[in-house]
Amino acid sequence: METLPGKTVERLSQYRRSLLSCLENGRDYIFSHDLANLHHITAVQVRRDLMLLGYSSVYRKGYPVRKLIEEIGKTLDSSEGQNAAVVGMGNLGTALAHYLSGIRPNLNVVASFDINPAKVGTLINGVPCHHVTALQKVIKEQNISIGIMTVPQDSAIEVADELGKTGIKGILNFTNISLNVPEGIYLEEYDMITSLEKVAYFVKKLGE
Amino acid sequence: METLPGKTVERLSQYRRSLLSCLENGRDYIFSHDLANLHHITAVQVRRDLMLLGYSSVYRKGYPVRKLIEEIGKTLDSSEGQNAAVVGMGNLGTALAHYLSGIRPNLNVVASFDINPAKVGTLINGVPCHHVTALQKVIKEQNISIGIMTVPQDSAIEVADELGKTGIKGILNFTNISLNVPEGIYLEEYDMITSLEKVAYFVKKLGE
DNA sequence: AATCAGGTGTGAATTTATTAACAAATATAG
DNA sequence: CTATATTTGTTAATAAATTCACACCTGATT
Ligand SMILES: NC(=O)c1ccc[n+]([C@@H]2O[C@H](COP(=O)([O-])OP(=O)(O)OC[C@H]3O[C@@H](n4cnc5c(N)ncnc54)[C@H](O)[C@@H]3O)[C@@H](O)[C@H]2O)c1
Ligand SMILES: NC(=O)c1ccc[n+]([C@@H]2O[C@H](COP(=O)([O-])OP(=O)(O)OC[C@H]3O[C@@H](n4cnc5c(N)ncnc54)[C@H](O)[C@@H]3O)[C@@H](O)[C@H]2O)c1
Repeated sequence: METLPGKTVERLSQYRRSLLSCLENGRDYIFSHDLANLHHITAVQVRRDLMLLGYSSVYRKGYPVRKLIEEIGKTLDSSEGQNAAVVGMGNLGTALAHYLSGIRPNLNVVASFDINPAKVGTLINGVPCHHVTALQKVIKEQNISIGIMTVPQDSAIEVADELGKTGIKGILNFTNISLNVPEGIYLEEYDMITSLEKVAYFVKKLGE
Repeated sequence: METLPGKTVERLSQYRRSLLSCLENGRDYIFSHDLANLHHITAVQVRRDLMLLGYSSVYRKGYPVRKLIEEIGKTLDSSEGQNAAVVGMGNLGTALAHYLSGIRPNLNVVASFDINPAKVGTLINGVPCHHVTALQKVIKEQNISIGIMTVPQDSAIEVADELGKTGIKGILNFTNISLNVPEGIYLEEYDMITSLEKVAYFVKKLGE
């Protein structure tokens, strides 16, 4: 299938999250406008996104939740499964390793890395922690394709370079500096300060 | 001034982050294309964003870093200062409280809330932790306009409702469920699973 | 002091994202 | 069975975001 726009991918991920919680609540069908309301968007937007999946619902009853989750999975998930590793098991890294573990059946956090001898060699929230010097080795051996960066900003560039050399395919960077990675690696960056400042800005504007 | 588009606000926040680190490195001037490279965007995008600030550089030497930081601050920051509170001092909340504290002179995390008696009444990473039952009181007293939500998802809706009643003006939601807030409150949501799944999707696509 | 090289600011064009509008489909009620 | 009320899928229209193209500015060079 064609590569979907990033925005659509984000929304599909969010739809799935909501759909999963619908299932838990025993809801079997959902209308596009209900899904839309859950995400503060329009029903047309939802339908358009689903259209890109090539999926059609049975009319009039809404979308069958279980089927739709499956359908989103076919598009978003890799059939062989994908492995991720967290680099930098500090406050954020530890929280993330815990949070992301087992969140999806075929997307797993299977390893982590740090330089702190107190952490290396231990299991943290169920994830084994290796020394960064083993980056190449572990990533190859465990077929890890995604790196999640939560190291201190001073080490960020250096660690990103090391990661780049391992043959990793994607990096999710939570470090507050913007990275440069070789061609062929997908880079996603997120800075919480930016989110906070954005809220602050619009709060300020609301009050004017 | 006109309200800027959210996208521009995000980039301005990121430019400032980079500019601050330029200053630390003793760099006094920066060209639009350098700033652009740091953020994987085009120089025109940078110039257009700065144009919206109404700011012009001295030609040919690039933008004066210090002046530009100041100028971005004039737009993004509130002159009276803004206070924020973290609700839910677990793994993520604690990490965030620490990370966000003192990051900007006039945007401070001044309080936090939890229900765990072991945490209530203590200082966590320098931030006093109150019981959620004191939400109304503390938010009013300390003039807190921004709430950062990091409670378990089961409590999210309930806590958001409580927050809504306090007269808070903005909510930054890290909970993995999408919230509904009353008119007049600015809501920003971020889900790390979405970011990870996005990376996973594009990694998968790269390999096809 | 005239020319050049390299940046900047911005209107116009383009691309991308969202919304409107509506035909087609089908459960339900009568 | 037919009419009605709803919801979907999709094309066309609109809006938002980004990039192009280029005039203009200024410090350096000859
Ligand atoms: N704490 C947060 O809530 C938060 C939020 C957003 C972004 N961040 C960013 O995440 C990063 C980490 O933040 P934190 O609060 O977890 O910091 P932290 O100091 O708690 O954790 C950093 C960890 O990285 C390890 N480390 C240091 N150098 C390393 C290296 N070269 N290779 C591997 N591991 C190394 C340290 O031993 C430590 O365990 C920072 O860049 C910060 O900007 C943090
Ligand atoms: N841990 C992560 O890295 C991470 C990442 C992204 C999103 N999240 C989201 O953040 C939230 C918290 O995650 P966590 O890992 O920090 O969980 P956690 O269990 O470590 O922390 C939750 C905290 O909230 C407190 N709490 C519970 N009910 C409360 C209430 N009604 N009012 C105030 N406080 C209450 C608990 O006592 C606890 O301290 C979850 O919704 C999760 O989806 C977590």
